[in-house]
Amino acid sequence: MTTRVRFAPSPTGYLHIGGVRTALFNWLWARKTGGAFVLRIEDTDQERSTAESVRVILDSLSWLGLDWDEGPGKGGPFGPYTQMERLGLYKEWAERLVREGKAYRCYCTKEELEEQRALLKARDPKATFRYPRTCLKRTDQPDLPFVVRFKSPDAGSISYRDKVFGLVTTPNAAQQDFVLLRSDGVPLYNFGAVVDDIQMGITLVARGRDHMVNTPPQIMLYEAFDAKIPDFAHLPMMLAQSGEKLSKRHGAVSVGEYQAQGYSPRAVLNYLARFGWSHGDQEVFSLDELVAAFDWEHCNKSDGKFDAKKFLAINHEHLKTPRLTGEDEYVDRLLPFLAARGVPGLVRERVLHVLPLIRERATTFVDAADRLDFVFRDPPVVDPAAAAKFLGPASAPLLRELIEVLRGVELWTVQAIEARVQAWLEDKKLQIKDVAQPARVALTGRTASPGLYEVIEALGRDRAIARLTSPAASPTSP
RNA sequence: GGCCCCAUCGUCUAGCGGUUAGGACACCGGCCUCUCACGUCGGUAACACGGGUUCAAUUCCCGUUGGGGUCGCCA
Repeated sequence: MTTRVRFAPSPTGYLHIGGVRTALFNWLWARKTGGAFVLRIEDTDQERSTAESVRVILDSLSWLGLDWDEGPGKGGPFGPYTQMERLGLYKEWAERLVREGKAYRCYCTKEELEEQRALLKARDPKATFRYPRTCLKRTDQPDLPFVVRFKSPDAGSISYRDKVFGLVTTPNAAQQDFVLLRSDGVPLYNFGAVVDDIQMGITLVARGRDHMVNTPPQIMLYEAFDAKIPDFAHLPMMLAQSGEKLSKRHGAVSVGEYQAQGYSPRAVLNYLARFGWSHGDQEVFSLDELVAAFDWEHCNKSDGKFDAKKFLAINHEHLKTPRLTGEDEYVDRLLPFLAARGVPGLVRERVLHVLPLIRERATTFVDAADRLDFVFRDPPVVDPAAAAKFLGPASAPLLRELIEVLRGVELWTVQAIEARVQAWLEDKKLQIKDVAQPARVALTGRTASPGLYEVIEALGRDRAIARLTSPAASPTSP
């Protein structure tokens, strides 16, 4: 049987980084096994679901490269892939359970139950409210709104062999007669997910550990439908450094934010893959390597804490390694960031030419754009503190001489420039460190930049000389 | 509180009875050096605790402690 896995987000906001990991592990498994990766939108919470959020999720997954074989915008043999478009199916399947005596109609109102719950909580705050089965023995069928409840067993237990946690056993007494269908006919999570997973032929359900508690009732449903129970794999939680659930107040948690911060999609996947899974000592992976190496055996059971520094380091690694990010792709991704900061005169060829200057330095595309800004912006943005420190009167004569040296360079290459400058320094009994910082500030506006000769070459003779000219002519007085 | 789950450096992790407990990020030094990086060399740093099992436990079992998940007509 071929593998069929799914990612089933609810469109109630941005795509959370933890959700991406769930999607990734499913995707990796599908790609590794040659199976199908199904995307299903679980929008049955009409209060919170939005079309905008669906769009964001689709965009984010596309950006990441987690392409789905079946799902929204793609279709497939088991569609539609949006739950609110499948209501007829849930109703039909719920009715079947009622007919078979495995579920029943419950006419208790939400308000009544909330009152009972509140009453219990008032008496014992830690007590667990369980539906008292008021409607279980009811034989009449009043013309009132009703929900459909599952008749869960009182005795026995459910066991399943989790792909990462091993054998998990839960007593059935822990379950209550949970609701399958709301009074408006919209399914609740456990029911909708199981009906869809059965109908869509899902063979393995991989999701966050926070869903582990849903597995026993879901297995009961598979049994009630006499359906084949899929494999389950639960992934440990991603927590904030504080140990709390990772949320907005711990920094960026949506993929969109990392995209905006200039992360490489594959670096995001790389970091996420190594969170809760390992492959010996290997830290850096291409997508192909990930697909080839991924397995459930090396998934970890314990929760982890998100480490923004390591994430950045992984991104840096991806940006500076040609094997992981090709030159063309780098420029494609970088260009929008340069444009966004209003860098003038952007020409793809020129960006390509100066890319080596910052390739090993930039940790994100935003950082890369910042480091390359001076190349394109004439005059460059000058840091006043840097100018005050290095462009004093003492440096003016040196810069004037440097201009002359540059005029004398014949072939405009890094090597030729360096050779001429070195010869001049030797002749004048000077050292490069005597001129490097003043020249750097004049050329780039900053005290930190790529190598001096590379910078000069990249600017071109005319622009380099122009930038050296004004501080050489009118030095700022101390 | 009930039910479920977890436990190796600060963090992500390797380890699947016998290791000087390894790697990565972070941190601290040295080297390289025109700045910033990169690179490189080295350093600090972990098996939660208590019982078993065993010739031998980080590794297997039990308990304690600690942490997390979940108890909705949310997903």
